[in-house]
Amino acid sequence: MTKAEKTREALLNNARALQWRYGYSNVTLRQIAKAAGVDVALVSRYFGGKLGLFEATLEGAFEFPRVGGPEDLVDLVVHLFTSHPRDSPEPTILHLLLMNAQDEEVGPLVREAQHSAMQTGIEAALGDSPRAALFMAAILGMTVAEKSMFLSGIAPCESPVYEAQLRHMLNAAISYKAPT
Amino acid sequence: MTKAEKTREALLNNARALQWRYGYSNVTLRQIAKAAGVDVALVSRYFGGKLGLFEATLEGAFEFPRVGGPEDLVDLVVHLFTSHPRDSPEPTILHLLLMNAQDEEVGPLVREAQHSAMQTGIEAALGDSPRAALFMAAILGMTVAEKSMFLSGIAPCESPVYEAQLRHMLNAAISYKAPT
DNA sequence: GCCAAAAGTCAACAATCGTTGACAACACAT
DNA sequence: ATGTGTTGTCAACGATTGTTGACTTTTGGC
Repeated sequence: MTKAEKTREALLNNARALQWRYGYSNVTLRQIAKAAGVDVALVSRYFGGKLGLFEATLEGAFEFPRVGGPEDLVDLVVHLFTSHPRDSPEPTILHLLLMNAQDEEVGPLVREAQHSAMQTGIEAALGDSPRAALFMAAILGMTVAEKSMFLSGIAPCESPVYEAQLRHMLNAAISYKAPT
Repeated sequence: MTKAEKTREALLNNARALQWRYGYSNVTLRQIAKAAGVDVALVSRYFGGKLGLFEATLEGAFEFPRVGGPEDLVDLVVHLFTSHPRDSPEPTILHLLLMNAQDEEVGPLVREAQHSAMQTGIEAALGDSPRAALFMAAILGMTVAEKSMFLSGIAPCESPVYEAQLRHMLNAAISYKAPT
């Protein structure tokens, strides 16, 4: 790995860690560069600018493994979210969605990337578009609730409890039937 | 109403409209002042600064009407969210939560205000803390999903469908039973 | 060892941010 | 009408932002 590739990757990793978690607009290039141990000017050199760096972090971010059916999907998501240490510095796709999907500048990019990959994967597993939408809503709701309020020191909840709740809501989304 | 009170209220209303919807950090005082038809300097005069203005918008934001039981609570929330025109410029508490609950500067304020009012109201209606948490998660998830992705032109969904989905998820939250 | 290309460093830029203080315009009681 | 306190206006401030260009250092083939 050449030296340039190494700094490119360092910038990319720290950009993911910071921009995803705290939101594109809330993180400065100087923060990212300092975290990566690299000069600020190199961002513009390697990625063309702040927006280019963010777009680079989106590359392949929403790859979703193929699963057999609804049950596998629930297991996968539950495992994906409970296996991740709560205080891990590594950000997840959910951070990306929660903190950037509503941003006026990068929001469209994020939503497009998410839709073209993750949601179509879920749709394939559930075979139903409304249910896939509900499924995503359940994931997002549990995550934002956990991350931003219930687990921010106000009302901590233990991991097994959270897993049961998450599974409950995911199953509820799957079992949804459109009113006739 | 004196002239000062009028400009104070103009600033307050536009601050609510902008800061709640787009996030505290993403809105400048000059935007708010221009929208209110008022000079920027008056923000510091009347509210002491940007943070003071935001705190003022939080005053009584989370007042939650008392309801009899779980069924009333579901009806109230459904009505609250479906009666509001989708493209209304007026921001809701959900905008406030979604866009500011994770902010590093005002996040703690928002979560504290929400917890001390809304969540305790829900807890009183549901009589159970985990269920109240799930209920809030359902609301947040449906809202973020609707607002940020499914209804942002990617996958529009009609209002009656959304109402049925929302009701389904709220009932799922209520019917949660902790595993023994 | 030499030299061109690559990689990194540094200072400065224009723009924008929140905030401040001096000043002008106004309202209103005396 | 006069003077006082309220309200609004304006310009400027220091700080921070993303970005750029000139410069120095390092790398690697000849």
